[in-house]
Amino acid sequence: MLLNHTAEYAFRAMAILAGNYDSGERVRAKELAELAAIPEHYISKVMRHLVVAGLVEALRGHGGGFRLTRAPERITFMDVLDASDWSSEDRRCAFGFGACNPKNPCSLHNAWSQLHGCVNQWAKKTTLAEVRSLEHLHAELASQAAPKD
Amino acid sequence: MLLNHTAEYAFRAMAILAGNYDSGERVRAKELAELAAIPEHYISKVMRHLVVAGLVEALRGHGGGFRLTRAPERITFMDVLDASDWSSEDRRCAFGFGACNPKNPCSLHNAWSQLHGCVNQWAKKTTLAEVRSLEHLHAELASQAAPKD
DNA sequence: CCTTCAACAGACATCGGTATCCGTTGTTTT
DNA sequence: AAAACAACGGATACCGATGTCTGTTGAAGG
Repeated sequence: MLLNHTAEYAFRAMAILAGNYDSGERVRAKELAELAAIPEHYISKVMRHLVVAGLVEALRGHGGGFRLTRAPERITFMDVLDASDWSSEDRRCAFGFGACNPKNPCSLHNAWSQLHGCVNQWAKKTTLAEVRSLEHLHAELASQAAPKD
Repeated sequence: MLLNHTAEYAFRAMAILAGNYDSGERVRAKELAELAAIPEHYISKVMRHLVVAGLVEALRGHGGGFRLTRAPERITFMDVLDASDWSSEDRRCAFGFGACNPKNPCSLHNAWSQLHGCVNQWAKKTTLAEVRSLEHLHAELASQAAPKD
């Protein structure tokens, strides 16, 4: 729950591309599928969304593949969610009431708003840069710690 | 996204039952389905989860129906989520890595933890009492405001 | 005791997200 | 120009969540 498969795949792919951003190299769909544990025949669908949304640049043919269009710092998780046809659906009432709004809320309105607010805040403030930094942390930890267990 | 249908139905039903708690009366599945906008033939599945989880008490036959087993203040949204076979799945790595943990995180681990933490915190601190209070607010607003638009 | 009511339980049917497949288009290399 | 490469795009298959239906069990009223 929380995120559907497609959205989760998108995040994984973006995480890989973010980690690869500095190199300037492109990553092929096949590699990406393997690295991000995405079904090989499904990844084209996932990537298409990201390309259309302008987050990822695609190039065909020899030396082709995918690459972020801008620095990881400038791509928020909200960008990725939006690309994966995620509707922030703040507007949709938990009860499906058309007339539900802050002035005339349904009984779940307040609690729902809090949840969405919390998730949206997270998605807006978190960028792919944080993902990258963790890759570094990962490497550091691996090298510094004795590979005991 | 965020919540699946079954979970959302569960919340709606609980909201109705919470609003009805003080009366001590039971609500029949059919009424509940109508009030909470749940498919009439699906609600039995939804309610069963809540009954098994001990949040709701069911009685068959004449005058039967559903009722909360305890005061709305003592039922958190997390209780409802757990009942709707929601796995808090803090443990599951975003990349599906078995070895992913705080000391050896995958590149999405930190961001993921933040999201789950935020959602879990919300679910734990929010109770059905807040739902009820809004019902009151709702009534107040309706009576106090001129029914202009 | 019999009838009625209403939750229970499980067998289906349906639908949409997920996954697979395959031919097409565009790019690079030779 | 031809061949190899890799993303694109749509058609189709699959599967689990959702929704429907029917009969059963248990409780209350007459």
